[in-house]
Amino acid sequence: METTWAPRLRAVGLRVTRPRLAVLDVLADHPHADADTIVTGARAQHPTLSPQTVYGVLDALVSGGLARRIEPAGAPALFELRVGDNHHHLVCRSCGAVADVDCAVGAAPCLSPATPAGFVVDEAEVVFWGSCRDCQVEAAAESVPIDGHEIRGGTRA
Amino acid sequence: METTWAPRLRAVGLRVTRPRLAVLDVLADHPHADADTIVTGARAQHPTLSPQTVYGVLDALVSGGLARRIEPAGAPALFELRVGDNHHHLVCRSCGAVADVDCAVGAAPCLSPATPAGFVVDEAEVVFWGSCRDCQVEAAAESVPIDGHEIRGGTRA
DNA sequence: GCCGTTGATTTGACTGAGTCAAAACAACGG
DNA sequence: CCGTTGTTTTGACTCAGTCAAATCAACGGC
Repeated sequence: METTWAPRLRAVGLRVTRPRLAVLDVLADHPHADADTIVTGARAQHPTLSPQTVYGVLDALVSGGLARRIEPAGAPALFELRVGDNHHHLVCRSCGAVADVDCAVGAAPCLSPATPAGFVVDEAEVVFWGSCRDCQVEAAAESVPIDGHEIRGGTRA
Repeated sequence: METTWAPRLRAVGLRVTRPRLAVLDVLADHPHADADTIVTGARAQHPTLSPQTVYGVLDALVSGGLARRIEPAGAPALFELRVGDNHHHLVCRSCGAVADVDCAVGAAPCLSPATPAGFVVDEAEVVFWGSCRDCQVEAAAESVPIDGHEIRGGTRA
């Protein structure tokens, strides 16, 4: 599995190094991993890996177009390998889970609104906020308290 | 102008306090202000105001539905008073300027894609990334260096 | 108009993600 | 195999935002 990445790194002018291969492997396993998850996961292959190195690797991958950085409001940045296919994201307000959505409308859903004053749009980013199945179940359970504890809405910060 | 806010605060069950009125006035003047801008601006009316108080005020306004928090990737959170009209944002990659866009598609642009596995969507957030007129001009100027200094792309972090 | 309750503000310390810079290191081309 | 040059490492640092306890003031009742 690891050897697959080498040519792709070289193709964008990046050297093939152990930290980079480790990070790519973690990303392949965790399609929406945050920096911390990546550090932890990559240490399985490279125990001395430091967080700063991972930031450097991720920067290199993003500039090389091998990875994409997504930053849902209120959460640390996530990274994914799916690039160049204009898909969007579904984020659960309760647990922070992220899922991919291929935009049903086409390549660029809303790229054509009347843009004010000469603004040139190069990307439309869409985030769908809601509740994943698991958290709906949990919220339903919490709203029927058993012993008089107060009811707490299912929405987290 | 200040007296306009009092009933709206009371309408959502919030007390009318000087910090809150000051913050609301700043938001009326700066439609997309970050916390720091708000602190600085509000001190014109209330010099002893602390950043933490502003965070508290903003939290209260957002929970009361009088303000909305937007968090463009890679920048501190911004706050705006336009709420409940499903508009979206245009962000300049170079200077961070934010402009409002009324979504041309309607109330909820892409709310109907095939959502995987029982995910319930309650909001679609759209951010258009690009370059504002001023930064296009600057970028054009920089790409024709006068005295041999290196050319730097117009994109900031 | 004054007082007490209760929510708001203040103060100060703290967290956590991410950045910066300099020195040691290793991948790749010759 | 060696040297160059891009990477990694180390460590200190910044900045936005959070938390908790104590003080303070808005509002409803008297």
